[in-house]
Amino acid sequence: MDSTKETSNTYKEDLLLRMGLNDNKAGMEGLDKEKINKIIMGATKGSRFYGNELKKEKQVNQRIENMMQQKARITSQQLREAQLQVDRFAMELEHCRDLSNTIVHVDMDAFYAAVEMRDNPELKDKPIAVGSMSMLSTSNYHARRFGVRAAMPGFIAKRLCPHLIIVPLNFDKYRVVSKQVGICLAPTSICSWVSCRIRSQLQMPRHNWPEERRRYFIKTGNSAENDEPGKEVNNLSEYELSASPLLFEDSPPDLQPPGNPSQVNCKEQNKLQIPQKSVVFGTSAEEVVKEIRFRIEQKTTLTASAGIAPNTMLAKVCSDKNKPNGQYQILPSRQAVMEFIKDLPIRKISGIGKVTEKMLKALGIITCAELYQQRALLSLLFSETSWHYFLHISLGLGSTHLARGNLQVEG
DNA sequence: GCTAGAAGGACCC
DNA sequence: AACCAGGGTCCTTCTAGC
Repeated sequence: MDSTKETSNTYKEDLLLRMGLNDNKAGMEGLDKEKINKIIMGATKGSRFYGNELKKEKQVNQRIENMMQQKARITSQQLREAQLQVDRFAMELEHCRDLSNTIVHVDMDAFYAAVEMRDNPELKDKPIAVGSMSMLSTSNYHARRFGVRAAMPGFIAKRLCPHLIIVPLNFDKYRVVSKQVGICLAPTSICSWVSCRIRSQLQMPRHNWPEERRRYFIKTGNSAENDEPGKEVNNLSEYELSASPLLFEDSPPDLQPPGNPSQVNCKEQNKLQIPQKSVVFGTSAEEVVKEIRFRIEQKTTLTASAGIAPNTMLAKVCSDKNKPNGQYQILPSRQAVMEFIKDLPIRKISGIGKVTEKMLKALGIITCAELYQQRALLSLLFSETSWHYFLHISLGLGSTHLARGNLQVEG
């Protein structure tokens, strides 16, 4: 085989991985990546940015080469010892596994773009992005179909989607909405964290309110003033009912759907319900989260997605699973966690970026199960902090508590 | 050699 | 026509001073 040719081919692939479309985002499945990458590379080639990326790519390749050399020097004796040590540690971690907390990760759908679409209905059915010609902060789902996404320069986005509308950033507006969302979270949780970018995690106590406190009267119209439970809101129309995901069914997580014994999976369709004037939410975690999302939508007319899991790491991954306007729960059992983790690509985990992804890929690791299989090797090749982190991930472990203190709104 | 602090990198949104 | 963020955390590596 022509080795020069092969090197240049892998090199090209490397660059595409670094500079090409990153479709690791909701709403970007099944795109014509090849076509999109061609346009991106055509627009970026020769720029200062391109030169810099080339340099960084070489550094990463060097790191990988060093790692592979180190790997080649490892003896089977060393590996056996490492295996014992790592497994001892894994057993300790397993012993301390805490499934008693319910962590919820709430994430607004295409937040900035959604706010702009809400405030300018003309944008509703058009591909839009928020930012400038030099940099985009986010895009709506129409635009994502063209490969337009956050952190992409606007001028490249325009090449991918010539009729893309770019709306300038309006932070003051997002701050206001972000505060409103915070208010929606507060009564159902013991603490939460809300940022301007709208991502928040909450830890839930058991939700044992009486039914009256869980009853909501459907609100209509744009004004979003009346969100107190139990207060009457008028003018219910079928239109508005269908525009809003209605969340009537009360299915506690222990009532599992057949065929999927360990997980409850729900992605609501905006189905037209029999007109009713009030909604009552149940007391299961799933229901509380539906309630939170309902409150957010009533208050802001924007949708949110959420993940429910026994720790923050998993909750975050879950929140992406049924995006937009959906939620997903991993039930608090070891089996459910391991089942979820098994085929999960490590890149989906917060903290594993493109460099770590590439280094681990060089060791044949793509999924969390593979990460677990290679645990002994990883302990010999990476720092203690890193391999501990990898081991936590591969066991589906994460932080089970959030920083104390009530609502923080960051701007 | 050791350590504290600075600098730099990876990653996140 | 030209145009590829900015602010944060956490970790690793470098370096100066002992």
